[in-house]
Amino acid sequence: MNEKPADTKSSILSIARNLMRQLGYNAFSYADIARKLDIKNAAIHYHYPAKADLLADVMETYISEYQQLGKQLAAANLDPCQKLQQYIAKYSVLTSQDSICIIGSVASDYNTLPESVKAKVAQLINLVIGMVEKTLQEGKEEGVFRFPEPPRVRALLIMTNLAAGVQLARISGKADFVAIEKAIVDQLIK
Amino acid sequence: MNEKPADTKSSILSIARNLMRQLGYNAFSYADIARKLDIKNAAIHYHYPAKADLLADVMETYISEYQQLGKQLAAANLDPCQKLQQYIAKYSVLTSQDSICIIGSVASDYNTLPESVKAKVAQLINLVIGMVEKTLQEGKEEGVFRFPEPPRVRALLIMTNLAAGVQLARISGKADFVAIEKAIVDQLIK
DNA sequence: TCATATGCTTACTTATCAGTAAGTAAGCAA
DNA sequence: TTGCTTACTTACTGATAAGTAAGCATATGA
Repeated sequence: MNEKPADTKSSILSIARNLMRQLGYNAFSYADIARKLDIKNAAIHYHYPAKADLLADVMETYISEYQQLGKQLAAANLDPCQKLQQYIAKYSVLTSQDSICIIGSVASDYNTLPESVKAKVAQLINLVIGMVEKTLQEGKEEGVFRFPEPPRVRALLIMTNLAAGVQLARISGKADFVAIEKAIVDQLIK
Repeated sequence: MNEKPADTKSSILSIARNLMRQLGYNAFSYADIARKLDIKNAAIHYHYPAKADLLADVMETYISEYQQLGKQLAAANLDPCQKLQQYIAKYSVLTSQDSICIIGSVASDYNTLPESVKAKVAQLINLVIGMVEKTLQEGKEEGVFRFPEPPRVRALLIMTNLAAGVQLARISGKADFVAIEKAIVDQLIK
């Protein structure tokens, strides 16, 4: 049991997610995916007629993933600090995978993305900003967090630290990311 | 007077700089540059045989630009706050140019860069980290800045705020960047 | 004035890209 | 068993990528 169904379409999607974060939108091709799955290029076009369709689906998986994380965090009654740690943890794993976060990936390729995808990018970003903002707000009200800016601005500060932090970590090493990670929390609870 | 020499090689370099920040390494081609200068593709290969050579030269212009900024800031006896503002200003202009910073551009494309260029990327990043760190250190010693982390870590926090801030600004608008910019300074001098 | 170097253009190659058209094997549904 | 669908493969297309080789005009300098 626990066998991977190895459904082709979801395998394509999963590989595309990884390639997006490792190489970026303009640096991976259908051939890369086909090679890994040992299928033909055209098989991918069967599931995703255009590359824009594939990217749109990738974005949608991230949107629902973050929506799920939101509900999950709301259900489990974690304190705001633990919630933030869960969010930070998602970035921490990236540094071990030679990857950057999806938001950073699409943001730096933004001018080259198909128009149909740009809206989904904005949707994902607003979703994540909202989540972080809400957690910060909660923490402030409970007296766990202390910060002078509006929660949204502090959310932007933290998100930019993490997004560019993983980009930096690929070059200068994981230690820099760990230091950033620690400083984010220390700033909030001091 | 003040006529642009319109030297082809430096025009190529200048256009490549802009395309790198607007589109990224994998999304611009020699054809894009040739079109803008109304010359042929092969003319660019005459000056830069391989795309890696062009990118290497782009990186070197940024390295010497930041070295010059460093000397300039050291010569003019500005206070640390003004020095930091000058650095931040370099990012602020990017938001009006549909561009991200060169460091963010090469960082997110890092896995796809030619090996010969990766070293120069690291060199540029270390140079900028060092500059910001030094300014923060000065400010702390003079009592202008107040922050608990080691100066290098605070430099990383500020740089990541700015690098990802301009990436974000392309999507969610300049206002978010302005808020980040303000928060960076407020955090330091409060 | 002849030779050589510079800065291109013309004309190409090879490789890869996204995408398509046609065909097929296997399965399911009536 | 017939007809239709799913999930592909084979075999392309046209466009574009980086890169090259050879030629040619202009300027420079001996």
